[in-house]
Amino acid sequence: MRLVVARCSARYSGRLNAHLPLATRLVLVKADGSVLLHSDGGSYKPLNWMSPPCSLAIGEPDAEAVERGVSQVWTVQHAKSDDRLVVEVHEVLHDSAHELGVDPGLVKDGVEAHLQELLAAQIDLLGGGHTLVRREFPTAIGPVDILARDAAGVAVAIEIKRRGDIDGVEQLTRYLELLNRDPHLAPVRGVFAAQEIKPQARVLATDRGIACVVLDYDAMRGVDDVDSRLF
Amino acid sequence: MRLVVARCSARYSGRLNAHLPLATRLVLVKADGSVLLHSDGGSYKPLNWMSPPCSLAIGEPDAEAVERGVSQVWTVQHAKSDDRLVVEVHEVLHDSAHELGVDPGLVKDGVEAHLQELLAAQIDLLGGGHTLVRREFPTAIGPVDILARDAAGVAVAIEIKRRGDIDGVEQLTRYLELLNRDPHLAPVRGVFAAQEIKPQARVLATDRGIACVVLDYDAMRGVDDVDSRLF
DNA sequence: AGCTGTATGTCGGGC
DNA sequence: GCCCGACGTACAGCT
Repeated sequence: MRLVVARCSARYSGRLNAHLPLATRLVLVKADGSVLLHSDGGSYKPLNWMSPPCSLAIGEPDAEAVERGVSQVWTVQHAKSDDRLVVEVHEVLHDSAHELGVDPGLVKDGVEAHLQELLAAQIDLLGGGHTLVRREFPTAIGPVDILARDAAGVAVAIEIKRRGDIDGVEQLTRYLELLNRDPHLAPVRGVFAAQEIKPQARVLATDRGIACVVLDYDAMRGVDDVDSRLF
Repeated sequence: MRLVVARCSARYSGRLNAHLPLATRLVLVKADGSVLLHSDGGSYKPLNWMSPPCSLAIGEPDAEAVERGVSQVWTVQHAKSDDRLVVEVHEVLHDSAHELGVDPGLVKDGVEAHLQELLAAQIDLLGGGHTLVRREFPTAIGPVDILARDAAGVAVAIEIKRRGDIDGVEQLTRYLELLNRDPHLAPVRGVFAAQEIKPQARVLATDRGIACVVLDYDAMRGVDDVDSRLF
């Protein structure tokens, strides 16, 4: 990783065209050739960047650029697309390189995928006698989180969210419409399951005959595996 | 802006809980107190971070942490929520500070608004004889991008996206439902126009009788203005 | 301030 | 590799 603090301007062309006026910024060059231009504020998103795979070439400015005070031209070219970032470096204020090695990466806890696993394993939380058909049950417009059957054998489509919002109800509604056209499945009931269900989402779901189930993540995890979880 | 390269581990708790094992990383502290942990690969997104407004406090490790080799504990606390990032610094390999000043920010060019202008000006791309009624045609739930009439005088509501996704089809569907209640307009046809239309969105649109049109931005721009474009 | 739609989104998982 | 949905989405524009 190379850290350069420099007065520079930049131009990006690719999915859009954009331009950064001259100012002092951090230019971060990662081991894979990717480049990030950071200002001293804002969010974690750089002002401009090039994602890997890409290659960095450092060259001399032409006469016109020299006239404008440019000392180096950094061209970062994406390997597959024609995305390109050109940085005109005027003055370098800091330049250091560091060996970081491979990063083990972030370990997350408590996401939707895990909720889905847990509910699939404890499908009778929906009521006694429920059986799992499959997770990620495919439809023409995308997979339903869980398809199950209740004690009476009626198909149940389940949409799982960490936070149950109106979007999730809309999503489930689309799935139900499609699934109910399949004579092997119809009629299909809908269940909207989330750790927390927003009042508006509950109203909409109820209005459409979709049941709401609030999931207790900690309780479900406790049932499923008493051990595990790194922390 | 302060740049620190250090062997460190970190823990984030807030909307989720996450943990970074010990490794060598860049710790970037911005002037507003925000902190970014970057590895030497990946994209522009940090492994972990804290967005402003937040405050950084550097403290001593407790006895147990010293035992594990921790030399400093950096606690970054979000000002409004209870989001918190705790970095345990084991060894500092580089530490430098830099004055960057205010950044003028990125200047963009060429987004959805421009597509809308172009299609309004070239409305016959939808078929000969189409005429523009108006852009941003108002409805109770928001403006339709374009309202037009075809050669036969039938009203056509057009939703424009750069990338045509299912959400866009839903949006247009809501508009069509409302517009079709207006006896002066009904029946209203729907057209979903985008530079790229996802297969699932196309399936849903077609199923609802909405036509799909793929827009060639470069060709449309070429027709509309041979000159212009700042760069 | 809350809501909505966009994003050079990025990221991870299934097929 | 494509396609799709989640994300600590972030962010800008508008009501």
